[in-house]
Amino acid sequence: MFKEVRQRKITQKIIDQIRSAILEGKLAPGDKLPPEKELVGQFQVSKQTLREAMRALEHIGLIDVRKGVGGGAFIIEVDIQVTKQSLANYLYFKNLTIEDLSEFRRLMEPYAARRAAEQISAAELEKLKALNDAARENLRRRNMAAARRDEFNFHRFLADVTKNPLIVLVLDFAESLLDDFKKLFEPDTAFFESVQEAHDRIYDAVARGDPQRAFDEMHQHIVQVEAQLVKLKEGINLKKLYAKIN
Amino acid sequence: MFKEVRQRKITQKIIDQIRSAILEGKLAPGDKLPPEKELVGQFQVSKQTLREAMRALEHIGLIDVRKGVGGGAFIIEVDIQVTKQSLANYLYFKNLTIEDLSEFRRLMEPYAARRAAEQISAAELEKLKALNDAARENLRRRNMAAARRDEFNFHRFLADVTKNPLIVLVLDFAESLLDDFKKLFEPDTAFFESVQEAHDRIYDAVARGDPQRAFDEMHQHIVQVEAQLVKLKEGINLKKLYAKIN
DNA sequence: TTATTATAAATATTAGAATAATATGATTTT
DNA sequence: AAAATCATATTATTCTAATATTTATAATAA
Repeated sequence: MFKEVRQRKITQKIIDQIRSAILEGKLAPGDKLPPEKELVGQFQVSKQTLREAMRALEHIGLIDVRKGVGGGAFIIEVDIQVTKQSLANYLYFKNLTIEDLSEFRRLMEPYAARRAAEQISAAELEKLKALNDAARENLRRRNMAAARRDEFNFHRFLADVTKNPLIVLVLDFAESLLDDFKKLFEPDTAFFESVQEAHDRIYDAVARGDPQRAFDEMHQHIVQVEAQLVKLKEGINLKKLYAKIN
Repeated sequence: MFKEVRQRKITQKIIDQIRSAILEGKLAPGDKLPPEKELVGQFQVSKQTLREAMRALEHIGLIDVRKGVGGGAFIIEVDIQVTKQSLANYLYFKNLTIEDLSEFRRLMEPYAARRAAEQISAAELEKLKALNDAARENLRRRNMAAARRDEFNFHRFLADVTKNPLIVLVLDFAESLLDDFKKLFEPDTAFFESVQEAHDRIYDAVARGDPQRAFDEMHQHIVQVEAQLVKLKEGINLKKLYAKIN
């Protein structure tokens, strides 16, 4: 019935003011906030209090603070890494399983592949081919770390093609988790080879502009990867992965 | 080729240590960190530095700091609200459109509805019915704020039924944005009535255990809502919404 | 029993000084 | 002239010390 009246901390009020200024467009990436000394004067708070606010804003991802001449607090676009870490922090407590992750991928990725087959540009297709070729080459050289990264980028690039920032974000996150899982449990070479074959088939479907096949190949790919990963480490939840995500 | 050697700030090192301790399970929700004075001693840093770290951790959502006797810094589960705000901060700079949001919903929600029709429990179905009945009643009374909230909860609850934390999170986020959009542009009563009819059909399909119909009804519902919202405010991007999300 | 007051335990806030890093301009060396 | 070095001003970073505020609980009074 009534609103709580507990007074907010000064730090919080400063953070809110600056965040609002950004979200309302009054501050944009590249803009520099006044130096500490002035901010202390403008907000009429102590240095400690101000610095707590700035530090929080920095970790929220909205500002970048640099020392020295020409330094200061600069408004920046929130980095995807910061956002993914936030998602990881949240999901850590939710006991996400590899099956949950895979279910999510089954929802998103075949769709992304279909859209790519429908609408990918010539330049984008070239880039996709380059990514897939690089993966094959790294696999041939048994450079597993590089191959893993290439696989990640292959999926990630298909998401980019949708041009939908929300899809890009969550798919990037899902792929990151999967990548961390692989890093931790190190599937054998056969696994990576079957992935490469699947990627080749997906690429082929996209290149030929066959949406249905792209969709189906991707779906099958994800189901297969899930089966292999589950076999690798049955029923595990992903908790221990989160510590690795930086 | 080389790693950067710029030394990390002390604040950051403290944050990393505590976050790692949490993600490695050494600290769990409910645990209390030692008081400031002691932490200052343990980390061998000044109070200012320590407080910056604690403030950042608080905004990351990993601790809750309370004053007074029995107060201190408590480890907590990251709240979904914190996570959604982080998503909002990120997407603010990406110019997400209502079409992007709707595309995402088309991907997720029909699937959630289908799964609900397949596996919803008797107790859950009862709850879903209660939610939908409440919405209808609030709409009849022309209590639009309540009706909006009920609609949100209807979708949100279908997500819950999947028991997939990742699906729950992103769907909650998408619905929140949509809700904010409605709050801002205030669709007319006819809109809410058509939503209610769609929800009734979806509920019916779920209650009868008809997955395909649940899927189709939900899909049609989302497409229809998108069309009406786009008409309401053509081509708008969602930037101005983010400031509203707390 | 209820309301008030006192007390102790924490964080919150302030103030000021010392330290460290950084970009830039000045100077020296090659 | 070019490159390397040095000096300097600027700015954030860290530290020390003290006061203020909030909160839960215990003690007291009505």
